Amino acid sequence: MKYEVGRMRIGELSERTNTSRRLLRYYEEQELIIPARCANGYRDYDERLVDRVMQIRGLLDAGLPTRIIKQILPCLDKPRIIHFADATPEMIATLELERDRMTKRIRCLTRNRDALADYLDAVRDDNRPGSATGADDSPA
DNA sequence: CTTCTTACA
DNA sequence: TGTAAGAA
Repeated sequence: MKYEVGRMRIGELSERTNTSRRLLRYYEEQELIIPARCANGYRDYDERLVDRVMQIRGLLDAGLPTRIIKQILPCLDKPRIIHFADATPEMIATLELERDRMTKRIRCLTRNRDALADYLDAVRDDNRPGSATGADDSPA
């Protein structure tokens, strides 16, 4: 069967989003994405899902659970105007919690990054040519 | 060769 | 998340 422009099978979406097919099917199972189906049963993805998947990965990487992402995903593509209308107090509360968790992760990451940076600096000084260790990888 | 589902590590 | 297996 033919594929019209802007539509693709799981293989292409996988390549274009650097996401395994397994994960794409998993996201679907979690209702994060809802691809159409072709007559042969193959998933038929819309071009726009490329960005969608990137968004999902970003949120997931930020530490948000899929269940929360499912709730706020529809807000990501709809016009902002309606956002204030369907913003339930519960959702706002959970999002604030997620925001705080993100802040905490950031602090943690910052610490570890700085620790690595310091270590790297120390290694450079200790491994600098002329330190008579004779263990550098300088090009011959 | 590609995708699909289900199930297990 | 990855991978295996069997069917389409």
